[in-house]
This record gives sequence, structure tokens and C-alpha cells, in this order.
Amino acid sequence: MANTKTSTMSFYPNQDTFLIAVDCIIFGFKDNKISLLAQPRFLEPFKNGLSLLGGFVKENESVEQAASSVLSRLTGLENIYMEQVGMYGALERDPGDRVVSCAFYALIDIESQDEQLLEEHKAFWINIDRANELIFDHPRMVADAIKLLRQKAAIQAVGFNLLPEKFTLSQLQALYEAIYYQVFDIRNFRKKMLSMDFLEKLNEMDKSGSKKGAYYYRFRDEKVQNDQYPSRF
Amino acid sequence: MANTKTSTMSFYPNQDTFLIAVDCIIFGFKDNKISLLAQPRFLEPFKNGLSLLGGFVKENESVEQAASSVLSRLTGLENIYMEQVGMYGALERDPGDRVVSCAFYALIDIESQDEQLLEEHKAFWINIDRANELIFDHPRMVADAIKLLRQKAAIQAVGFNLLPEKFTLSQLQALYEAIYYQVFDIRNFRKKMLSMDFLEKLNEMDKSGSKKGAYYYRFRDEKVQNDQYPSRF
DNA sequence: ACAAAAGTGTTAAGCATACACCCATGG
DNA sequence: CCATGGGTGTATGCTTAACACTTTTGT
Repeated sequence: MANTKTSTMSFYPNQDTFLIAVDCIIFGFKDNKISLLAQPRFLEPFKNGLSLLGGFVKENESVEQAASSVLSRLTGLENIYMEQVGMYGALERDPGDRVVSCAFYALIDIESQDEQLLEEHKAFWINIDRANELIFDHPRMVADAIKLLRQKAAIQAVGFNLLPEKFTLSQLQALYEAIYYQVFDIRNFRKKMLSMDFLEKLNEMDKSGSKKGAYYYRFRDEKVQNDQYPSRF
Repeated sequence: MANTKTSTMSFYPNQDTFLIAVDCIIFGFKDNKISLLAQPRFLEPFKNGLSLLGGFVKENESVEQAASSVLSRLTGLENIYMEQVGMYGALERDPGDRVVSCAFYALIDIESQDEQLLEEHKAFWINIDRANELIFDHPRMVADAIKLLRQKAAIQAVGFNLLPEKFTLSQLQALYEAIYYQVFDIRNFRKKMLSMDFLEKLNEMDKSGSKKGAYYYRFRDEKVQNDQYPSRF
């Protein structure tokens, strides 16, 4: 506990202070699988262990800013949808030192991100089923993030952040099947998706996936859904 | 920023450290309204302002422990259902000093709690519609907590934490109406509640609310619900 | 006898589910 | 011409939502 200091000249003297980290679960969608960015840890403890992308919060930035800057440093992307997963504050979560961490998840289009930057930071995509190889309590963070993502996807058009701007309904279905880890009936899926009016059909086809070709769709972002709860009584 | 120190002898040298607070949104149910515990703030800034119950995290406790100890110090209750609301880390959220706060909400039976202790700490119950009188970002924390509570109550038998061990269906309905801030049809409500088999009907009646008397019910705690998502396709 | 809360059932509409075949095209 | 993925409609059961009257009993 070497770096748990005590505050002095302050409104709140004689209180302990802590290192605060942010850890980012950066989801992408590739080969019909949900993946996330990981990185070999570059210092002890667990040097070279598989780690989420993170960093320490600095004095002059908010916790959210710290998370965004991790994300943009690693992917080159700005203004990405991020959501707080929660705070992880167990005593021994980091055997190196007492560190309290705040986890965020982000959804990015895997294609629009900067390969170069990833390589510079030795970061790479791993499949979510490898999340339990991560160090510290990172596996738990990922599990919590997936839970939130599923909840969110059930009521909001969240998945569009993970796809390129133009996508086919088959891609969209594959994405939802990856998120929920289950298969959906193609007719029911399309019916439901089209009945919510998120989607705009384009006059353009993707001929890469089939001979016949599939129409591209695009997300109407005017149609951002409000929060809602499942109906009850 | 007087107490933002820098770590020294550590695995993570030269990093900034922070004060970490916990703030507890302690919900109770009284007079058919959801209320929460508040307290006049006892130091500057905002001395005497209306504040959530909170405290600083200490070196030798987890963040969760810090929250539980705030709760038990103020109410005398142990082993109470608490859930993390989130971390609040904006730069200027506390004008006194840089403090990062983690909010939790708890549900307690207002009757089972220690009046004495509340008075000692000058804590008192306020109606949730007064939450916007709270200082700092506490109004936002309360709003976020209510949102979580609503989500939770839609899929889990969460409300029982707020009622005495024995309660009538009318009380239960009043509770749900307070949580969701809307009225439910009495027949539909009872039908649905009884169809989930949370409830055990007792052979005892409450004669205080009516001439006829109403049966008491009790929560079967074997029947704790698992997490689930709204159905989709 | 009446006021006040407790308790009870049915119907209609909407939503989720299950299910199978034709289409267009490149090779 | 055929293999591959794209695209479509209907019937059934379940859940929700809307709705009004009877029961009990203390005063």
C-alpha cells in the first residue's frame, strides 16, 4: 500500500488517497464474432499478462476523459459511444498496489480504426470467449460489460456502433446473434428490426456475400431510442 | 487540488492519487411514498446543505465496505441489499477539492431502522421529489439510482426489501406505484404478482387499513429471481 | 345502512414464436 | 443447372390491458 497517501492542505485533510485507473472494454465485431481489444501488460505485476486497455486518471482530467483518451490513443477514434460499467474497488484486486478502477465499454466499427496505432501499442483483438484469460478482475469487468451491452441492445439500436455505416440485414442479424450468443429466426428478426424504424434501406447492394446480392441498410440516427423499461401491468 | 498527491514508492510511481468518497442513496417506503435519507452537510463547502449520506474510503477497506459501513453507522442495519449506481468523476463536482465518488443505493424497511442513530447523525427522511435540493451532483446520483431501481423491480422481486416482513397486497401495490410513479389496475396487479410465485399468503390479517381486513403476505426468499432480459425475437 | 377498502374474471388486442418455400445470380 | 445466400407470410399461443361489481365490517 505504498502509494496510499494522506491528504493534507485541503477541505478534507487527513483522508487517504488512491490511485484511480480506467479500464476500457473496447468491443468490435469481426468474422461474426464479438471481439475486444487487449494488450500485453508492460509492467509488473503480471508483466506480459493479457490486459484490458487502461491507464491512470490524472489530476487534471475527469474519469470519463481518462477513458476517452485511452480509447483515442489506441484506436485514433474520437467521440465514440462509451458507457460506464462500474467501479471496481476490492482491496486486493491489483496485487501491485491499491488501485481503484473504473471500467467503461465502447463499441467501435472494427474497420474504421487505425491498425497502425494498435501495432504501436502491441494491442490486438481477441475473441470474447478468451476474456477469462485476462489478468486481475478484468474477466469480471468484461462479463459485466457484456451484460450491460445485452440489456442495452434489447431496447436501443446500440449495435449500429459496431457495424460500418452501410450494412446488410444479414450482418445485423449476425451481430445480434453474437451479442446474445443465440440464433434468431431470420423472418422474425427482419420483421422486428424493420418494424422499429431505425433502418433506412439504401438503393445499393452488397454483392460480396452472395450471388443475388443483399440490400444495404443504414441507421437513421434521428431515431435514437429513449430509455424504456419492459412493460409490466 | 491541494490533496491530489503523487504516488512514490510503488509499482506505479509518479501517478496522481485521489480522494474517493462513497455516497449512499438509502431508499425507504413511508406514507405510500419513496423517501431517502439525507443529512445536513457538516463541513465546508456547502456546510448545512442537504447531502446524501457518505464518507471517504479508507486505505484498509474496499469501496463496497466503505458503503456498507456508512449504511450501518447511520441505520444500525447490516447485510442490506446494496447496489452500485456508478462512479462520478467530473473535475469540478466537488468545489472543495477533487473527489471522485462512488454511489450506491440501498433498500431498507423504514421501520426496522434505528431512529436513535439517525437523530445522532442529524439524518432524516426526505421525499424523493426533493432530491433536486441536494448538493453537488447528488441529484443526478439519485436519478440514476431510481432508474436502476425501476429496471431491477421490473424483473426481480426487489421491492420486498422496502416492506416489513409481513405486508398486504395493497401495500405492495402502493410501493410499486411509488417506484414507477404510476397507478396500476388492481386486478391486473394482483394477478401478475400472484402468478410469479414470490408470495406466500399468511393466515393472518391486517385490520388496520380497512374494516374488512386484508391478508398478510410474505416473500418466499427461496424464489429469488435470476437476471433475465426482456425477450426479443 | 353506509362508507371504505378487499377481493375477484373475462375479453380483446398486440406481441412473440414457430415454421418452409421461392428468388436471383455467378460459377 | 445448381448451390448459395437473400428474401418473404401466416397461424398459434401467450401476455398485457381494459374494464365493474360484490364482500366484509366498523361506525
